[in-house]
Amino acid sequence: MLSAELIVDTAIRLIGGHGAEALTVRRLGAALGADPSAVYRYFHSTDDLLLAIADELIGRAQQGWQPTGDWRADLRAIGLRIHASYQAHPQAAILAAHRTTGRTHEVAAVEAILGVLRTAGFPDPEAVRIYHAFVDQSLGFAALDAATLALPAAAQHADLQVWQASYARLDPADHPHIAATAHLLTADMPRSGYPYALDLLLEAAEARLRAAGG
Amino acid sequence: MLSAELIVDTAIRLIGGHGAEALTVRRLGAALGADPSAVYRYFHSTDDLLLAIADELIGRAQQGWQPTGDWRADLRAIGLRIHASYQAHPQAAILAAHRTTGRTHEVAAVEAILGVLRTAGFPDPEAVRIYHAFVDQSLGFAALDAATLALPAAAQHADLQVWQASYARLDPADHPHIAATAHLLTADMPRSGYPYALDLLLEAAEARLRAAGG
DNA sequence: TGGTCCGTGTCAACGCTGTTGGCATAACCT
DNA sequence: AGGTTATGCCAACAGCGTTGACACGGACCA
Repeated sequence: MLSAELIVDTAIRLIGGHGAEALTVRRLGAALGADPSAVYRYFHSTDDLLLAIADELIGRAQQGWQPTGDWRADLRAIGLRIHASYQAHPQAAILAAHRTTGRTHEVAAVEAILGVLRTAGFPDPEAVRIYHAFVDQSLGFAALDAATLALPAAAQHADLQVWQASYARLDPADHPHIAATAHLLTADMPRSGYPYALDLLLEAAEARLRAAGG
Repeated sequence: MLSAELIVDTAIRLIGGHGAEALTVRRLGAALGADPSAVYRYFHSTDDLLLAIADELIGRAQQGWQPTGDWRADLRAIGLRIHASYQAHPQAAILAAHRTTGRTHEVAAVEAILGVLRTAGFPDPEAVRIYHAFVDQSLGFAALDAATLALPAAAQHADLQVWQASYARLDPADHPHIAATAHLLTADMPRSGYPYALDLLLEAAEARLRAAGG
């Protein structure tokens, strides 16, 4: 007996096991032990299925989260949770990170984030702008880092090697700034830039809240 | 007579003129007045072709940029240029945004950004961290917004409709914060959140520069 | 108990996709 | 003139999402 939940879980497992290109209706049907067309009894199209997968990932990120009352710590926790949830399923994140689902888990996340901002004292127009920047920053970094993780191991290694093999060996006369910071770049670039970028965003947001008289 | 340059230019024109889903080998062949398979005389695969397109776009993005001496204005201009050039060609952006190429145009951009930060007075470790956050945030938003533009027209329309059809009609009792800001959300979400997020990043960076005694 | 729905999964087919190997032709060099 | 090479065409392959007709089984009602 099939169900929407079983199909979504199977699809996520399929993507995680064999890469993003493994998600085809025919392969999904095979993994379910059913005819491929049976999927269309539960989802109008593969795009519909993709939105369900995206919402499931959002839901997993929010699981067990509780507000503490410290708006900056709360937003930081939500951001890192979203990022981590997508990092756990990189191939699925590539396909799903940029979709607006309008489904229950996404709605709950939007309500929570807006609640944190408005309770903190941000005026509504500012709260919406910061919400927008915050969410898209989280999803943007999630998709970017997920794409790196989803590369074939050889290509992923090659991308990192570029910093040591190419940037670290440039002529200081031609590229003085790169040459002066090459050792710092090779150490910093393999890590995700998201936590630092998130802190910058929250710091600027706090400055604006103070300026608004919060 | 075909050539790699002619094929790349035709492909870019095809993408820009007839929407996201227009770039198929058969349509490209038709636009060239040649058999689709002729493309494979010049590119190993469509992925190879798309990388060639991406490389062409990097060159176009950097064309004509000059530093003004105002570090914050310079970084803002670079960020907006990167974002805009990827937005102009979404399909290529999706594939290229997360790759480290180490080629000349990319190297020149890294040198320019690091130069702006170090000349402004940022200490090297801070300059590298801000460079990392700045670049990955730009590429992350570029990929995110490009992915939206690259959706089939129907899915793209559906993504926008969600804010009016779904979020604007939620019960205020269940989702008070969304209900209170629904009109602001429907106005703000269709736009890119990147310019605002960029300003927040630059604002926080300036605060850290002042704190460091710059 | 018998008849009728309806939910569920199967099956065959359509038109599309990227990609390949063989064949013709035209240009070039010796 | 003869041979080599580059270039484009043609037909075909396997795979894709999607659809409509069909078969089975349980649920409901007379």
